[in-house]
Amino acid sequence: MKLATWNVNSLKVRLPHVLEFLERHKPDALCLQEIKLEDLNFPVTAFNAAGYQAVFSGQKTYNGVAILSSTAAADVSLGIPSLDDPQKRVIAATVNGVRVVCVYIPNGEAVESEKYKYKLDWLMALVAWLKHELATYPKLALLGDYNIAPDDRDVYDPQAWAGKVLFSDPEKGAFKEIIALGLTDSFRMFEQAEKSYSWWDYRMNGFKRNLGLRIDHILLSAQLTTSCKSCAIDRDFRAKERPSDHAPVIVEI
DNA sequence: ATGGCTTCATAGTGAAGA
Repeated sequence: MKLATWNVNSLKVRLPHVLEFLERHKPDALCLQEIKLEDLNFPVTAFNAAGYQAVFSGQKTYNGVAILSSTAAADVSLGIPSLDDPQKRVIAATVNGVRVVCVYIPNGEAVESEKYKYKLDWLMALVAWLKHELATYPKLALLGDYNIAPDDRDVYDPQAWAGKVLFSDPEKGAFKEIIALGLTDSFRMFEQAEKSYSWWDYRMNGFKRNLGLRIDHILLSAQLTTSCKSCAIDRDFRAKERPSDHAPVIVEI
């Protein structure tokens, strides 16, 4: 079974890339973040024509998440139940017996900002909710844009990024709390090229110079790690014309 | 360089991303 995640930075703009991704990788499920569409504008027919069904939770201009799947998604849930959040950042569904949880974790802007506080509060609510989800669904995958680079290896210049948003200790601490629930970073289960990242700034030729961060992750519960075969980032989609600033991550379980 | 790009909402600029 193949699962994938991709922050597309506008599904309207990136639809051709997403369709190409589905054709190339044929994932059983693809989690999307930052679709930036209201639900009535979601391109359902385009995905149906490609052999995929879709469940989604969108809003105008910002945020928005979706799960595309080749078989029907069951028991769909939106948001974190304990959190009253108008921002559409979470959708979960069961696909082929696997609980697929798609998250767009807040960016945080800067450690001094109100948005950083929102991010940390949001992460605490996520951890509490995931604890329950794991008890209900032992076969669980948490996929998405975490907006956290968990380790020095995940940052092109860890000294320059020390203490900065996306790489601050409280954020890394929250990531470790998620791991402590019994999840494993599937990317690090396997040998990977040095300087592997999932996001590169549009500015300053970030991608060409490989000035990136690994902030998009696929974490797996114990029941899924035992059978996990591979995890990879597909940089080709970041190299295209008019790309998302994120590359997709794909896991085989 | 609170710069640098890209997208969206909007009709000239501003917010937000990471």
